Amino acid sequence: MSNKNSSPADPLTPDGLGHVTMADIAARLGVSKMTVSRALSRSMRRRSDASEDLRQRILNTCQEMGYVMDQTARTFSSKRSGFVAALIPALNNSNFSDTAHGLSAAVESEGMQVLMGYTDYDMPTEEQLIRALLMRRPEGIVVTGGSHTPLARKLLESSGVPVVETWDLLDEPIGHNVGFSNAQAVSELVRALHAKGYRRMGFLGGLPQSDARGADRRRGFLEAMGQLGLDTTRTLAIGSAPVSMEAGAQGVAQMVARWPELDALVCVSDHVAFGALSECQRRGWSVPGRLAIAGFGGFEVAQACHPQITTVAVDSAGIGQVAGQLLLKAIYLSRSGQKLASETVVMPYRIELRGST
Amino acid sequence: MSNKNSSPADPLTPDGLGHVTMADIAARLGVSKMTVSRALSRSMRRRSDASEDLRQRILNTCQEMGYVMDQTARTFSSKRSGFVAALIPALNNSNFSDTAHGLSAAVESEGMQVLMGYTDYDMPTEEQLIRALLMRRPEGIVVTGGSHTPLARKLLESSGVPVVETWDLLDEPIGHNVGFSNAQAVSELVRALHAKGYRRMGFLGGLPQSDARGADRRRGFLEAMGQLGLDTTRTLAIGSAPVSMEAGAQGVAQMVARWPELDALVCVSDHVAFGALSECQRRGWSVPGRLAIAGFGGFEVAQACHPQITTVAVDSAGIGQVAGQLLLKAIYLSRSGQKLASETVVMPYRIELRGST
DNA sequence: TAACAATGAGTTACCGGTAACTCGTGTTTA
DNA sequence: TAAACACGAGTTACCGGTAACTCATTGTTA
Repeated sequence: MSNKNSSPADPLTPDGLGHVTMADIAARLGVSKMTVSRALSRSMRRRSDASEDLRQRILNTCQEMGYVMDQTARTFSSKRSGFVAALIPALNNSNFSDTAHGLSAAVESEGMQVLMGYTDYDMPTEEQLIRALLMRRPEGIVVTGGSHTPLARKLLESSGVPVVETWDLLDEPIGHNVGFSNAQAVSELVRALHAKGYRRMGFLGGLPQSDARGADRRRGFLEAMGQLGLDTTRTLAIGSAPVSMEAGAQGVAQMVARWPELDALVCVSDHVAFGALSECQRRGWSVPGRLAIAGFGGFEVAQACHPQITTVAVDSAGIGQVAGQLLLKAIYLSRSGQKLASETVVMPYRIELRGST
Repeated sequence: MSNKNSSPADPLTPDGLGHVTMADIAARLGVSKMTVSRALSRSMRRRSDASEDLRQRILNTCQEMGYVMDQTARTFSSKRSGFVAALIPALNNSNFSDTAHGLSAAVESEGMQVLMGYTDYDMPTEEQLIRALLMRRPEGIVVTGGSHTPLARKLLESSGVPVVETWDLLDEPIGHNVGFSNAQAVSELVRALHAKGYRRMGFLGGLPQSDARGADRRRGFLEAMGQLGLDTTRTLAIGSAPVSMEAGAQGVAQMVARWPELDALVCVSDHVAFGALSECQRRGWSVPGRLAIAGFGGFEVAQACHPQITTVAVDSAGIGQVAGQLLLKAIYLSRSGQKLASETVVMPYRIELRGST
């Protein structure tokens, strides 16, 4: 189609190469391309629009001819790609998938889509990804956390599109910020455990350089322990993010071997906590009798297991939703030439004391 | 930039609106746009290329001016979007995230990206998503399973790009097929349990209409039980996909109440099995003493818990990887005008007999 | 040494939409 | 009744790259 010598009555092209274009639709109906364009995207209130009768005929013809609009051309011409980019560390063993889901839901409600990239908890990878995603001219970007390579930060700053950093509360966000203080949350958790009588607590997490949020949680643990006048030496870093359940099992074994007096274990995530819990069960230890265990994240497994694991419940999906809404607001404002001032949304979390402590 | 009256020495535009274009780079160096284009994408062996010296100067200038190539324009002009579309039911509680990861890794190794869409286990949603994704002119499409609305199937068939259906083995695939027989896998699992002496087995899954693969697994259970001459009445459908751990706990409670003689429970997924296991632990029942439990999927939780759960280990990431490689092969072939004949790749699975049985 | 291929670089046309303007017609307003 | 206006539809130009062609220069081969 859109080819001088194709038969004019050609119904639809199954070859998939010669796509039907607006010009074909227009030619078939004897109207102009522009009219077809207007009929198909009456969204924005324009000065001019196709009549309802003609619009119907155009829609029918599109259906008949199997027309699929070329978003690429539309984006190219209108400077609106219709999607936002999202960078998350990984999909597995993490609540980031919930955040991704929340974000998708939020932006899809307005007809936009999400182009996702996985950084694997690696900053250079993130930088590369940012570069690759920016080339596709997203209308907004969501990144996880506030640690980026200098160049990545510069790319985001000069991208010209709204940026949301999530899952952390940042001192100097690039644009918007949706998150909570991981350190403070763990601090509160430690205080809650202290109130229950635990004193010889330890922290089990991953290597700090691999996971900024994990490092923050560790910091919160140390701060709270220090303020409570308790011994802060019982910490172990095992494996890099995302720390597996298996690592949790190994970690707890190492820690009780080294600090037999340990009475409560705070873990960087519910997955690690579950691994630790299972290891205790394997050894026939009572939880929380012999050792109390707490996690972080409010994962399904922490609620489903027995005993249920004390955790910090986080609204992962909410983070994505709010980030998406923020982006949409910023995008709509920018379309009318305005700019949304940087917003920081502090997300709630909740200490869930359960059977494991 | 790319604006007659912008100052010629303008280093980089932080306003984000007037992006630097190839024309700006070319003008700065006194060469043609085309030369810049060639210098930046020497990938395909072309008849002509920029000299190494000039290439370096162009790259430097791009860096200096903060040039970010417009993929939209490139795609529009070259008809190569540089990404593949992937449709998966959901990210949570599923191995689809591993498949997504494997697919990403495979196609990213060749500089392509994945545009993901989530169907929420809903076929009309899938159809809409296919339509939306096709508008972005992907170079390939990966879908989960072989159940689609008639229109969705037609859209895929006439899309003109290679299609891979995953996670199932299909009689009439649209294009390529990477998967395994869910029914056969569960069948083998049932036989393995039978060999261990279990006879009064039951199946716990979700509502069949919500999950084709879950329905296949149930079918496999029924077939094997029938062939073994065993009672096939003990099946329960609870909740819609993805079935939660909590539903697993409730399900096992209902089943033992109804069929107290139940000696082994086959679950549609490891998550359901884990929920069932935890419920047994809550009741102080020995597993497998009082009731044996098996799952499906080879999830981390099934290996980390105590006792470990017997399962069917599936190479989820491998499915994505193979699908990606298949797509890449098809894409490269189609660039040289050829077409890859439909391939079916049968993925392996393994019955993992563990402590829970 | 003439014919020839390989190489580096410029030129032109175009991909498929949309913005912004224009124009004619029918309807409302002063 | 003339001027002002709303509305439907056409025209033109352009977005930022790449394909395909052209051409001059250099190196190669018979």
